[in-house]
Amino acid sequence: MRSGVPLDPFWGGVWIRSGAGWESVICDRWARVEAAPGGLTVSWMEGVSEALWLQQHLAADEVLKPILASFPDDAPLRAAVARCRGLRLLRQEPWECLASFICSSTKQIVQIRQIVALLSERWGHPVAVPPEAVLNRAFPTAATLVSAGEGALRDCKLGFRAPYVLDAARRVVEGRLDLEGLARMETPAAREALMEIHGVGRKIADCVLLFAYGRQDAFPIDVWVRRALSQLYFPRVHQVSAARLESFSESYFGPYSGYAQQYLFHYIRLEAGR
DNA sequence: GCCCAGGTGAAGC
DNA sequence: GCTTCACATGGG
Repeated sequence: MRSGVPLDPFWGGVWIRSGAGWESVICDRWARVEAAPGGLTVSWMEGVSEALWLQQHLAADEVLKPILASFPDDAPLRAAVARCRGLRLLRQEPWECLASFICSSTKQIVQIRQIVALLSERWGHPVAVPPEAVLNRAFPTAATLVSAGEGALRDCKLGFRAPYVLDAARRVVEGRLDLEGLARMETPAAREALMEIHGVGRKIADCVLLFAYGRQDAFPIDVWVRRALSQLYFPRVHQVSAARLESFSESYFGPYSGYAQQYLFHYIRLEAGR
């Protein structure tokens, strides 16, 4: 998020280029962010002096130094930290995060963004924006998506994921899934609750736990992280089993393993040349 | 055309 | 239990 990572620094929600910076709609509010010497310059609509919601989303108060210092001192993480200087985990809205990651299965990241953008354009509620803004709608609420229906979701290119998002939305609307309550639950119990949703397995549940709730004991293993762990930590093993990667990830990376996951994820993608 | 993508659930041994 | 496969859709 600092100047060391000039390309595509924002991974939660929809961010688009705006001059030298980026714009997005965060927590139902329009925002613009631009890298500046020693930090970020942010602009928003409200006439107040502080944008706590935005600071919180960007995890601006999180101090990286002790987090990075807690990583195991090994070559892969040293390289990843050097390559992704300033990278930090966003604190995303639970519902948007959950719905977005349900849309993520066997989709490329650009396509996931496209789906989220489509859902917002068609079904999101309008927010106050300045004249130059391009984005002007929030991510749709669960209730809106329930009333929109499966066909509408398929029209937004969700494909077979449409009923999955609908199931999640219904659970939220009917109170069978308490997204605020998850924050007060132990990680394993919260994970179980998320995995009751049709279309949410271990990986998506862990993404929500890490990216929306900041659970450092959630370590989502997707194709990229599997690639990273296999290549960097088990280079001589032909095919590392999922069970082995899971137990390794649980024991090796320390108290900020979620952060380590993020650094490895972005590092291996950068190395892959994209 | 073919393979793969920030996976998951169901069906098959 | 573990392995295989379908699922929509688009990019390389």
